[in-house]
Amino acid sequence: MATVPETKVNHGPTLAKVPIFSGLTEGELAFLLQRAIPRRYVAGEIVFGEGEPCLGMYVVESGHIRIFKSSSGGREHVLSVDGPGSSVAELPVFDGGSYPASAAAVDDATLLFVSKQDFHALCLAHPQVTLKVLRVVGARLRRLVGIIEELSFTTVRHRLASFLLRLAQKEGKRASEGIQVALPASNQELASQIGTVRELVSRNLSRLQAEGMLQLDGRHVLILDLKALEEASQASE
Amino acid sequence: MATVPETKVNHGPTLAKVPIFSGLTEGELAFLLQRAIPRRYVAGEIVFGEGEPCLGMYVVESGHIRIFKSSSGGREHVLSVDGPGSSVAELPVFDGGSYPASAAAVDDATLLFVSKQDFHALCLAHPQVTLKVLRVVGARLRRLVGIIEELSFTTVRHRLASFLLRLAQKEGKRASEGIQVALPASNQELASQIGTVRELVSRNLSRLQAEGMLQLDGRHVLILDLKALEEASQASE
DNA sequence: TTCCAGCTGTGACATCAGTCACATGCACCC
DNA sequence: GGGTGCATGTGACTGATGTCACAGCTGGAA
Repeated sequence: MATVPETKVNHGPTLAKVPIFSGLTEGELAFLLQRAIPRRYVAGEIVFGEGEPCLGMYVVESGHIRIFKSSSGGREHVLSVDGPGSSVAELPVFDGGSYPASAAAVDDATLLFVSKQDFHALCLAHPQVTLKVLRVVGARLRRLVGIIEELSFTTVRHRLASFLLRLAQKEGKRASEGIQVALPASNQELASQIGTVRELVSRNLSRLQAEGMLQLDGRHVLILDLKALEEASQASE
Repeated sequence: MATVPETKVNHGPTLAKVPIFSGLTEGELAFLLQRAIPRRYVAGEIVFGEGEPCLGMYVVESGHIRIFKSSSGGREHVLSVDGPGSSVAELPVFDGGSYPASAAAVDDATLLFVSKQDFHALCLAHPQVTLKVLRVVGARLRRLVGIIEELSFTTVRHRLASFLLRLAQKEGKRASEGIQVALPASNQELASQIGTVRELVSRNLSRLQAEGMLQLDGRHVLILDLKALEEASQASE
């Protein structure tokens, strides 16, 4: 219902900025644009579900998309959150299988849908596009391997500390102390991004605060002692 | 020292059987073969280490290769074990980064090394090869997502049961009971394949036997009650 | 305002995972 | 045969993880 196509907006600039399509000529972008279907999603809406046959890939135009696995018990583990300019599900398009995980809109979002057939045709016509896809996919694979590493070797405390550090890094390079970062909308969401449950997030945040590394303020965190946080994020042995 | 090139053997048949190179003409295979460097490894020898700059990809000709992550505390988590005909490290070749995990020979093994440059050239000249690489990589990504799912939602008991079921599946489709499967060389190795330590493998194997699902016999297991094992492999809720 | 829904913080608790220590068993080599 | 080295099996224990229950807070709707 909320996935009504809209035709009045110009989606060209979006496509040109997507890493895997950079380097295409005007004409090629136009070709792609003609076939890309814009779709709008409201916050929380499902884009596709794990196990569904893969019909095509998506490019994020605005908003953010959560890629996640869910357990039969209702828990979720977020694999990545992608913002404007990111491509989603480039990979399952190729191996013919179903989507390996589900995707949902975090906030209100607009995506461009490119069908499997069109994408294939584009890749065959432009080998460099395929190579770029491989580069993007490489980054994705690295992230997954990193998640596995964290899950099998570290504790919730470690993962929470690294998560905060990652936020701080994005936030800017103000060398010294006092970096302010914004947490995900809820502890539940944060928990599913680091592979645990909300109670442990709450407890560990409090503990880090008690240890003087940070200052909680609702959904914001002021990082007071970067060094200590870094230590806490490293596996003990 | 054990990585002495050998030139007397004909490696052509191997290359032709590798999924990502299937469909190439005789001439193209010959081109590739000329540039592929055979290398031999003894059991346990390291092929490449996590973090090293990626110089090229490998094709397994004989033996088996373990891809794994290791923690600072000495624990390891095996991401995959690849046998003859598999390609290894196809992905990091493309994104310019370092190897995301380490690789070592399980048994004595022969690999064909293809340099980054040669592989790139081949992909540019043959877009279908690139597409096949993407298919292979897709499978790899699915496996990684599966590992993450198991790690974050299930217990050691579940993972051990699924592991045994996977072995049983490979072993053959003899519908009824009494499937015999071979375990990895040591419980330590099995442990690092399902993300735990050897003691828990030992205990859980014993427990599954006590519950009548299987019969231990050194490094072999006779699966007595497939249904019960399947139940044990499913997340409880 | 009041009410309600959803989120947060926390204590109590059950279970799981991992470590340490040690005894046993097995193969291989001298 | 005896010793050495390596893998296994087990018990005891510690700490991490996750569940349940409940109380308090907040923001929005009626």
